[in-house]
Amino acid sequence: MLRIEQLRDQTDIVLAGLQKRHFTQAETLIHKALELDKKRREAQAALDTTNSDMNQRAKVIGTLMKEGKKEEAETARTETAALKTKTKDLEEALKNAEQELFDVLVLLPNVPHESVRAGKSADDNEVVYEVPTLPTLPDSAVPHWDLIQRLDIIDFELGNKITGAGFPVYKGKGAKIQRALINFFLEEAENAGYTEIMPPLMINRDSGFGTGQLPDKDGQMYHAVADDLFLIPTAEVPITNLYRDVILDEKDFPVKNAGYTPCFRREAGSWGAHVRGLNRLHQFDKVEIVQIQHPEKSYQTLEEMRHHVEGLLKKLELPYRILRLCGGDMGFTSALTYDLEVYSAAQKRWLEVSSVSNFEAFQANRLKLRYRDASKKNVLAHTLNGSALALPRILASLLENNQQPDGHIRIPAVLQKYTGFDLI
RNA sequence: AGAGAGGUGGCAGAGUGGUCUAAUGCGGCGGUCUUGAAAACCGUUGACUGUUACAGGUCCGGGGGUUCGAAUCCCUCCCUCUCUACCA
Repeated sequence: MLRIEQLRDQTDIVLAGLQKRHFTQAETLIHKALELDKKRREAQAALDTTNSDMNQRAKVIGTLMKEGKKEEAETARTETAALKTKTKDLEEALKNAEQELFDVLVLLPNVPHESVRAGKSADDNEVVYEVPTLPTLPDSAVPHWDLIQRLDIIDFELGNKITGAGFPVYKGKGAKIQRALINFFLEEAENAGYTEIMPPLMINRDSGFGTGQLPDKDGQMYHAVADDLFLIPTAEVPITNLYRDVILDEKDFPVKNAGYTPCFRREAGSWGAHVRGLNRLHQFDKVEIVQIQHPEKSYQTLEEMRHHVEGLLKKLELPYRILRLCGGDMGFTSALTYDLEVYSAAQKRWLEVSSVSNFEAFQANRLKLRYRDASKKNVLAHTLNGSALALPRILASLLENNQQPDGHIRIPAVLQKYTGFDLI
C-alpha cells in the first residue's frame, strides 16, 4: 500500500509511475485519495477538539464530586451528556472517512522504479541477459510430459484420482530428484547467509493482507472456510509476515531468510494450451529467499539476489535468460521485478522459474515493518524476495535438455551428491 | 473438545470507576565518578495521529456496549497457560 504522505508530497511522481503500468484509473484514484485524506483530517480535527472538551469536563466533574459539591457536579453532568451525541456523530464520520480512504489506497499498485519501462504486457519486457546459444536436441527428443510417463517418475493420473488435475504424484527417482533439488537450493541459500525457516503452510487474513494477497486476490488461494485460513501460494507470505508489526534496529540489516515450502495456487481461469505437464500446477515445491533491507541498500540487494538465482541456474547447467519486467507486466506490489526463465528445449519455449522483486516500502507499509534510524525515527523498511527456485519447470527443462539418445536423463554434476544417481 | 486461570510499555509486574498524564523493578540511552570499566548515584526512555512549532487526540489482546468519566463494569471474538479427554 502506498503511503498517503507519498501521494501528498510526490503526487506527480506517483502518477507518472502508475501510468507506466498502464494503470488507467491512476489519476482519478489519486485525486480521490487526496480529497478523502483532507476529509479524514478534518473529521479527525473536529473529533479531537470535542474529545478534548469532554475530557476537561469529565475531570471537572471528578473534582467537584471529590469536593462534595453535588449540585454543581449534577449540572455539569447533564450539560456534558448532551455533547455525547455530537461525539458519536464525529466518531462515525471519522470512521467512514478512514474506511473510504483505505478503500482507495488499497486499489493503488506500487510505483515502479525509474529503470522500469512503460509497457502493457509481457511483450514489452526487456531481455537483460540471454545465454549465447540454445541447445539443440536429437530428433528423438520429446517433451517432458512424455518423458515422465516413459520413465514412470511423475504420475498425473494418480494425482487426478486422489485429488484432481494439477496435483501430480512423484514416484521413485522422480520423488528423489525433488528432494535433491530442495536440498541443493536450501544449502546454496544457507551458504549465501540465509537462515532457513520452516513456516506454517496456512496463513490468516492479517498475513494475507501484509504481503498483498488480500483483500482482492483471495480467489487465487485455497481457502479453509471453517477456520478462515488460506493455503500459502508462496513461502513469501509466512516468511515476510514473520516481521509484521516489528521495529528493527538499523544494525539488524540485512535480514535474510529462506525456506522450502509446497505452494498452492488455484490458478483460476489460467488454463490453456501452454500449461501441459509441469508447466502449471496447483501444488508445487519452491525454495524462496526473502530479505529485509535498509531503503538505501535495497536495490544493491536486489542485484545480489538475482545473482544468487543466476548462480543456481548456472550450476544446474540450464540455459536461461533474465527479463526486467515492464510496468504493465509487474505484480501489484512490486517496484522492480526480474524474471528468470529457463529454456525448455523440447517445447521450444522459455519457462519462468524465478521472479525476484523489490517491493520497497509497499509491503512494509501494510506490515508495519519498520526500523529505528540514527535519529530514532521509525522508518519503513524495504522487503524483497525471489524464488530460488521453483521446482516443476526446472525439472521440466532439466529432463528435456538432458535427455540422451538412449532415452535416459543425465543428472547435472551438482545434483548427484543429493540424488545418489547420475542417470534416470 | 471440556473445566479453570489469565492477556497491561522491550521484558517482568502493580493497578478492579475519578490528578492513570499507568506505580515499581529489569533492560536500553545520556551523564557524574574513574586511567578505563564495573558498581553506585542522577536524568531519560513506547506507538499512532496531528501542528511551522506548541497544544490537542487515540492506544492496557481485537471488536462492541454502559458512564459526565473505563486498564478497571457488561457483551462478544481471538489467543496463552494449567488440568482432563483425545492423538502423531
